[in-house]
Amino acid sequence: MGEYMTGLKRSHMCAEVNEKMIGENVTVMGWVQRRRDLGQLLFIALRDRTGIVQIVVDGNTAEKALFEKAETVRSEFVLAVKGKVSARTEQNINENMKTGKIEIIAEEFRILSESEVLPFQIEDSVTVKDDLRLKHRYLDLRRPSQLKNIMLRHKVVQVIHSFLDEEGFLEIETPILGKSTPEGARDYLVPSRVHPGNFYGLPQSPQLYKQLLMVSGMDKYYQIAKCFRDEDLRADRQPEFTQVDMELSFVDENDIMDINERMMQKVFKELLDVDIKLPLQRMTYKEAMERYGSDKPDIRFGMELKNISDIVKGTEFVVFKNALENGGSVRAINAKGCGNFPRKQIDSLVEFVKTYQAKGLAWIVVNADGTLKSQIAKFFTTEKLQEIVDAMEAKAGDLILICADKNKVVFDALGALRLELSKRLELTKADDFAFLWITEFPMLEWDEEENRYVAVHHPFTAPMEQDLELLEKEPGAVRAKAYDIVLNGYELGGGSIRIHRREIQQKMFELLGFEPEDAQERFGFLLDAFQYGVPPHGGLAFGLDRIIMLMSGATSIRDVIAFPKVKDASCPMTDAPNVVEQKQLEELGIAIVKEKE
RNA sequence: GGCUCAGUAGCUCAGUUGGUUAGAGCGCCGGCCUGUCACGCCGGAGGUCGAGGGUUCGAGCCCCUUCUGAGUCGCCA
Repeated sequence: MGEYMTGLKRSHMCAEVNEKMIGENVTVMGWVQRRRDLGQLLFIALRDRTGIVQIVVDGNTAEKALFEKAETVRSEFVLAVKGKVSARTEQNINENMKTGKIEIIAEEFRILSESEVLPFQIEDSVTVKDDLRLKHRYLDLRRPSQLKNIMLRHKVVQVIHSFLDEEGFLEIETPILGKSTPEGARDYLVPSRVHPGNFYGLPQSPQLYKQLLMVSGMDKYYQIAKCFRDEDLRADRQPEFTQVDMELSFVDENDIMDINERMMQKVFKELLDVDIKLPLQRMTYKEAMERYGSDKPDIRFGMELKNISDIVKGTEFVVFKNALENGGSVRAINAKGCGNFPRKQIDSLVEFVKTYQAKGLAWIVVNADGTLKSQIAKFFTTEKLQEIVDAMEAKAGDLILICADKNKVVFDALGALRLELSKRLELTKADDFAFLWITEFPMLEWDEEENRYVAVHHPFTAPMEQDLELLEKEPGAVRAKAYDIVLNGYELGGGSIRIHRREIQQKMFELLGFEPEDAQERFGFLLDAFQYGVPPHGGLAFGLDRIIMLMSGATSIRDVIAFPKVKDASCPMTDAPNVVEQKQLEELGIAIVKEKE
């Protein structure tokens, strides 16, 4: 049971009340963070999204009814308090509070809403399990850290809007109910009632629409776009997520990278006061793989991969020999100063790389006296081992970790191992931001399962002109005009120059194994549009959630999304997805097939 | 689907080699307190040790099954 606020009007947010208002009357409204009851003197910390202000109710001077009402207050009650702003005496100033020099002496006091005892306390110092937090996400969002993330997100979006407006972009909305074009990630499907048996697909990105907008002559488009992918979740992946999506006409890769890095520079400067030096470092895909074993390298620390295939070529160790004979490689990283790792810890690294299909890990420890210790020592001469150590620039106390396999496995395993070591050794700081562009991605990748080439980026990405002739004879070697922006080991965004010529687009569909009718069926509207004058164009899409996650120091994008979903893509708060009524299904012409036990 | 970790009071956790009545901090309830600010002091309530089965004289602890959550691999054009 609560009182009405009739006759009261909020004059200030809680933390807006300051020393300049001393002597004035203010009205604040908010939640009870804490009540401190000293008998005949009550302190109430009142909170809203701006912060906390202290309310004082003095038993000696306040009306009896007011005091008695104030005594019944409990945590998270919602109050309206009218009172006089008063200076705190010197010894009562709280330096840790924005409003610590003042307090409000309550003169009118209403309980607008009472509260049950909460399932968890609204404090950042109390860690709460994810599922409980998300079941009561509306309470979780009251916690300062979560609130801070949501406010940061708002501000980042505002800066992006104003930046892109200044750069001449138009914000244009594209449909959520679109055409399902199964290629890449699974689509979420929405059944059509009017067309029983037909489905809309929710967009994985507004890709095709934004290209069509370029055909329309919109020139520069952007959208803060909700996107949907029906794939398994991760800490940095949600089934619905937000992209800052853009497309520009009459531009090349440099134009797009330029505009985006300036946008990031502005966002980081205005919101974190962090200076990002431009232009950002650029690295080809090939170099990133060779040096970091990853196309989204964290370059804040070293421990780079080195190819030691040539050194171990011709030696008898069968693991290395097999890898090299099968077209693979032998590569290593130098874990500086890890020579003192106990055997158990090294073993755990070996187990770690096995999750990436590596069969194992060879290691060499450089002892303090310069002698070497290795589980594969018996297969090598001392000179050979020393040659590896020299190549890795290893010093006393270092640990060399070697992986031999197909290139993909070696890169995956050592790339991940590098990150794992940085985590264990705490080599990076969350507030150190290392951006870079990865360029010259391969156009196509051979898919063993489907037995055909698939697009690394998407089928509309333009090949590099100097590689055009390779399209026929060596499709796997063709590089694309595609680029990713990477921050601290996360792919923040990616884009490309698109194919704007119909015949090359058709050629690409052919390479991807689409029959002409098939391509027409799926993407006919795009091919049709491409008959009528297409400007050269390209674009990029940022993962907004990931940007906010990294800016806020959060470890999961769940912490920067107001109502996120959990690992199995359900929502613990609303219990979505749910079973629907039979009548709804009948209208849609849908029958549910029960899974066989 | 695989692997790893976790599940003990409302919350966060401890719980020794399998041994008496399962503990702590915070929160909650009651009492006292006029300068607190993570107020303090006194008292109190609160437990299907995720669930089921087994071993044992005896299980929070050991074994099996299972559920839930997280991370990760696969997957994510």
